[in-house]
Amino acid sequence: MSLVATLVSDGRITDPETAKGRLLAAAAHLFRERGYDRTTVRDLARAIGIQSGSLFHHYDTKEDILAAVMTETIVIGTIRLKAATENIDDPSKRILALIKCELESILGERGEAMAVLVHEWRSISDERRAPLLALRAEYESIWLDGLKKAREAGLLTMDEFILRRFLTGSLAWIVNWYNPDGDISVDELATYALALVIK
Amino acid sequence: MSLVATLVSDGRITDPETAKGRLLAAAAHLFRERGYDRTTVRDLARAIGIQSGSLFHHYDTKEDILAAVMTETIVIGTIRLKAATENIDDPSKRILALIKCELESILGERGEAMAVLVHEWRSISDERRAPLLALRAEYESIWLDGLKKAREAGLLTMDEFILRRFLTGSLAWIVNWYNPDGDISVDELATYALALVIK
Amino acid sequence: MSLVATLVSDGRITDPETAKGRLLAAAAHLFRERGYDRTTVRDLARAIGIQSGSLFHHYDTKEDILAAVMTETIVIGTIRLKAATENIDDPSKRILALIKCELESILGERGEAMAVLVHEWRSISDERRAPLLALRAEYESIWLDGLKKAREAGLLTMDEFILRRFLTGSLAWIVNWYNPDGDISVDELATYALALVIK
Amino acid sequence: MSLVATLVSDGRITDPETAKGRLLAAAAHLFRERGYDRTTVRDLARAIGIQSGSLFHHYDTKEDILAAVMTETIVIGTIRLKAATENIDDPSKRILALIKCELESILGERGEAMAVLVHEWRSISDERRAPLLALRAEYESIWLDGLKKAREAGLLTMDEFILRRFLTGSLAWIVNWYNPDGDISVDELATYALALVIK
DNA sequence: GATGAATGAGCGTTCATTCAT
DNA sequence: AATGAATGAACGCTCATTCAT
Repeated sequence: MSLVATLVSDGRITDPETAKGRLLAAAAHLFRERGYDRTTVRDLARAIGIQSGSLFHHYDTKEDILAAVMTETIVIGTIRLKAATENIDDPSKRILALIKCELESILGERGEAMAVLVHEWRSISDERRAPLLALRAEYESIWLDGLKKAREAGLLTMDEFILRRFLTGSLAWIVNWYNPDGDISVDELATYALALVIK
Repeated sequence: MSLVATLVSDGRITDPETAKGRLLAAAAHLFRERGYDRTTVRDLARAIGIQSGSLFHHYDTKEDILAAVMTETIVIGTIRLKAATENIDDPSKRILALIKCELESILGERGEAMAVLVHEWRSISDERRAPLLALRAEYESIWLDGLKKAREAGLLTMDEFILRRFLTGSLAWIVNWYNPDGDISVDELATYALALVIK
Repeated sequence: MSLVATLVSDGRITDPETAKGRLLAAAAHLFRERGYDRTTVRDLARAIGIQSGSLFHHYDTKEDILAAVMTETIVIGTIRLKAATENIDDPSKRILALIKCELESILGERGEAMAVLVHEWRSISDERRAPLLALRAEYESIWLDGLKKAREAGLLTMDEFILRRFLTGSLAWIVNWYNPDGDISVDELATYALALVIK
Repeated sequence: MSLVATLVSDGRITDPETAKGRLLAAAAHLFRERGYDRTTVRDLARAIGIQSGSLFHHYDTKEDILAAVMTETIVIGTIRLKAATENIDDPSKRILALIKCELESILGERGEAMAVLVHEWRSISDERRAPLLALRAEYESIWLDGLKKAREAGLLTMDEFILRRFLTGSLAWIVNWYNPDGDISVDELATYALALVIK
């Protein structure tokens, strides 16, 4: 059973084949493409072939949809990050695995949701921010752990918190310039990014 | 005469003491704080103490205000970048100067406008994008020139286009985590950033 | 089944008993009374007891409402003109029938819409003008045919295009002075108008 | 001294060479072209090369400008009508003179103002209507007198009030279809119009 | 007289949300 | 679940008018 299938059957994420799941995918796409504010509930409804009023049988508010997109994105990303690093002990290879995993999150099938997570933070109300931050902290702890081990192994000297933040920025910015059909492969991109981290 | 004062008297940027100039500062602040879409023309007007209708005496549309914020930000940034690097021949010192200059743009008095420039690109219509891109290209060429010289001097090996993009992301992301009142000074931050670039 | 009822069930005009139909009647009344420009969408909404925003559930723009009023007016007028003349062979009687029919359009239940058609032509954008002109040409061709037959029968000598235009003006102007409760009946009015045409 | 010059020196109309006079001419043009409501005071000001605020040194309100255009149009029209008919005793020739004079008003140099007079009646507030109606009545009395004499001479049978109204409509409508550069001369048009009146 | 910044009410339109069916 | 008519507050923007300079 695939990772997503497992998460679906655990009830941790929405089945992408249900109306609700298709809505989240469409929302990730539209929120990414034109922004949360410029995406109307009518756009969302049209994208999955229902009337705008019917959306509210699935989610109470438009913001709930954004929160769901964000939550599921972090949940999946975290699980993937764990899975991708749990059997890698070599610190350098582990950083590379973390980078590749984050690139996959950003550029892969669910990359749009990841971009939404980064860009639409401001559109989330204060009350809903806390649980998302908690999920994000869990995700970040995997990164920080990997960087710490690399520092302890002498692979890098910079404070890992600062380094992680530099890296977060570099990687998140990639969506603004990287062309998947261009000359640079994702693996090369990962190698370049690793070179930022490790001397 | 200060740099800004010179640009004002050249007519290249708006005098920050006029109503128009105060509007641009308020717009940078509000667009940064709550986003372009969530900032209403009534918010902008209230911020400088006029009625919403009076706004349109200064700018024809809300988008014109955004475009003006962006344009002036790049113009000032470019002038600053040129001034900060023109007498520095040592490649490493030059990169440091570029980094410090960009940090000043991001964290200094006009930092909000810089964040708007990065975040609200999507809110600019296609027609208005071209002139902004031209200005941006001029800014970037100063960076790329500095990085190229550093590469030729053997200070770095990575393709300078890719490196600049990584750096753009890292530096732009700083506004999301850096606390000017915290333990890290801007100069330290610059040193850390330089360590990303130079082996 | 009445003429209007037939057209409604054919989908050629809007059922006057639905919200949309009542809106068109109210629009004809208000556009006639105070002009298209001076009639606000809030006026239109109030006239049929809904909120202004709800108007846009039925029509996309205010101009669409004007175009619908005009279109339906010409459609009904044309059908009536055809029905009123199809069995009349005598040229003189035919002209009288045309006049009576146009007077009915101008002074009858849908007279307000007819006045709007005449007065608000300038308020229709260029793109929407063409289909209305096509409908109008169909209406006019019935008139010109009747006048041509009368000319061929020696009842009149003037070029029928010019005569029709004189008559159009005379009849359209009637709304500005005729008092239905006054001394002159509509039939007398028609007789007077016929005297303009036929020697 | 020309008719207009005389009226100017009498203070009955505004000198067309002053700013005020040029404003009235521009207003007639713009009100005719796009309608009173769609013409802004900024349009009017731009047309004579001043700022919109400066308009209000000449007229207190926009409606005052419309009223002035209308008033001067009737005043000039009435004087012209009197001048054109005073030495003509033959009833038929007199009707033709009246028609030609009205056509000159509609199609000539000041025709735009005449069209405004006809079309923008609705834009004049109730209070201002009375003096305009009085002026109009004076104009109409010249017409009715001419028609009455023609009826008494046996040239026509129709009630002259009704006939005049038919004719008003026919002549006013001409602006909507007549092409001054086309095949029909104004004199021919007058002859055709006369044929409507006189059997 | 003229300017031009400012007013403030009002405009057409949008849109998340509700709810009877 | 879904519809679609309706809501109502808010939006960007317009414009006749005012007034200090």
